[in-house]
Amino acid sequence: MTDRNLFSDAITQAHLFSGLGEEEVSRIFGLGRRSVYPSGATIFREGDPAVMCCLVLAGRLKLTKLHEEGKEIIVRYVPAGELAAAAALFAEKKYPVTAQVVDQAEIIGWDHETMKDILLTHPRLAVNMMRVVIERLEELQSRHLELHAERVEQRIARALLRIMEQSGRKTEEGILIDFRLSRRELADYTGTTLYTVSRTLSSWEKQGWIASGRERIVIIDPHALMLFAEKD
Amino acid sequence: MTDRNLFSDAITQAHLFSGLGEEEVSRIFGLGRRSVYPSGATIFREGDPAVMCCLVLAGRLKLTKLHEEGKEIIVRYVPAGELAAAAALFAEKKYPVTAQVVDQAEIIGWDHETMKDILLTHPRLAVNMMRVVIERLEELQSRHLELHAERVEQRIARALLRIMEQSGRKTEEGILIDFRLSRRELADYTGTTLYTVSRTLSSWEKQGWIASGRERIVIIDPHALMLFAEKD
DNA sequence: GGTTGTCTTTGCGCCGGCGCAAACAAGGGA
DNA sequence: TCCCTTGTTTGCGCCGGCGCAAAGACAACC
Repeated sequence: MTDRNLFSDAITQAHLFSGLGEEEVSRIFGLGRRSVYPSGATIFREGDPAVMCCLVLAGRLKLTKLHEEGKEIIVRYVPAGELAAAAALFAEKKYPVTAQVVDQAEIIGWDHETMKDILLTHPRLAVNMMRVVIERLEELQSRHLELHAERVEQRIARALLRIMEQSGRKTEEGILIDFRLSRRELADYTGTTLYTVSRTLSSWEKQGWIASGRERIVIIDPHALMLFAEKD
Repeated sequence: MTDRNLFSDAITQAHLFSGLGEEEVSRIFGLGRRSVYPSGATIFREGDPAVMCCLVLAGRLKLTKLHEEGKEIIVRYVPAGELAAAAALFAEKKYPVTAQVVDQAEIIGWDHETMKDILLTHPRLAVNMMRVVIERLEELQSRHLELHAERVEQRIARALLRIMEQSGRKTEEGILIDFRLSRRELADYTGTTLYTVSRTLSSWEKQGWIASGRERIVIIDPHALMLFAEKD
C-alpha cells in the first residue's frame, strides 16, 4: 500500500469524497500535484490569479485577507482534510485570500482545467464540494452575526472554543491548542486588538480558566468559557 | 410562447444557467413549483428543516439571521435571478436564515430530491451553482473584513452604494433605491444602530449627497459617497 | 378628518474598547 | 553566552458609537 492510498483512506471518509470509490479517489489524486511546504510558507497570495484548488493532506493553513494599510483579518484556519481556494475553479478569478502554512503542510493542488473536468465527470464530487462550500458560508454567516451582536470578550471565548475543537490536544494540564497562536493572531481572528486579547486572557488566567505562554494557550476549563460565551 | 419561456429568456442569461440549452432550462423549471408571494410574506424561517431551494424570478427577498434576544442582522438582499437557500440541497439541513419578501415576489422552488437529481444529471449546472455560492462566500468575506476594519459611517456608505448598484433606479432627483428601506434595516445590514444611521444620513443630507424620507433614500452624489467610503 | 401606530430625528450622558508608550519575557542565532 | 528580535503585559487617556427619552413627521385606516 503506497502512502497515496494511506492518505486516501483518511481523506475518503471525509464529506468531500463520500460516495466515491477508493480507486476513483486515487485516480483523482493522481491528477493533482502534491507538495510539502515548510511552516511559514505562503502558498498563494490574495489578488494573484487563482490557478490551483488545494486540498490540505497534512498540517494546517491560515487564510488571511488584507484591508488597505495593513489591517488584516484571519478568515479561517484550514485543517488537514479540507479544501482551500475553491474559487480557483474558475479561470478568470483571483485568490480572495492569502494562504500561509502554520504547521508544516502537505498539499495537493489541481489547476482549473483539471478540476473542472473532474467535476463534470464526477457530479457526485461536485455535489459534495458544494456542500463543503455551503457549510463554509454558513459558518461565516454565524461569525458575522457574532461580530455584530456580541461583546469582544464573548467573541474571543467563542474563537478559543472553536479553535480548541478543531486543534485541541489533551494534556495533563488541560486542552492545549497545538499550534503557535499569538495574541495578535487571535485578535485578527476575532476582530479586535492584541491589547484587548492580552487583557482578556490575563483575566481568564487569573480565574484559572486557561493557562498561557508565548504563542501558546491551554484551556483548563472549557465549560466556564462556554458559559461565559453564552451569557447575556 | 408561454410566460415560462419568457422568464427563462431572462434567467438563462444569468450565470446560473450559462451553457445550458433553453429547452433544458425549461425542463428544469418544469420540475419546480412556482408561486407568488405578497410583500412581507415569510418564505421560510431560520431553523426550520430546509425543504426547498428557491430561485427568485421576480421581486426581492431579504435574508435575516437572529441572535439571542431580538438582535438581528440582514445577511443579504436577493434580487430577481438569484438563488436563495442553496443549503436546502442537503436533506438533513436547516435553513440558516429567514427569508422575507420585500417586493412582491415570484419564486420557483425545488425540493432536495429533485434538485439533487437535477444536479447529478446536469453537472454543468452543478458547477455554475458552485460558482454562485463561491461568489456569495467572497462577498461575505469582504463584508466581514469591512466590519472589522472600517468605521461605522464608512460601512453605511458602502452599504448604500452596494444596494444602489443592485436596486437603484435613475430619477431626475438622483438614484432612487426602489424598495422600502428603513433606518432600522440599514442598521441591521451594516451592524450598527438605527440612531447612528439616522444621524449619519441626516449629515449627508445636509451636505447634499443624498435625499431621504420615510423608508426612502435617493442618492444624489454617489461619487462623494464613494470617496467617503474609501478615505482613510 | 381625526386617530393611531410606526418611523425618524436629535439631545445627552456614558462606557467599552482602542492604541500609544514603556517595561518585561522568551527564544534563536552567532 | 550575550544580544537582538519578536511577543506580551499593563497603565492611562481618549473618543466613537450606543441607547434612552422625548418630540416631531408621515402613512394608513377607520
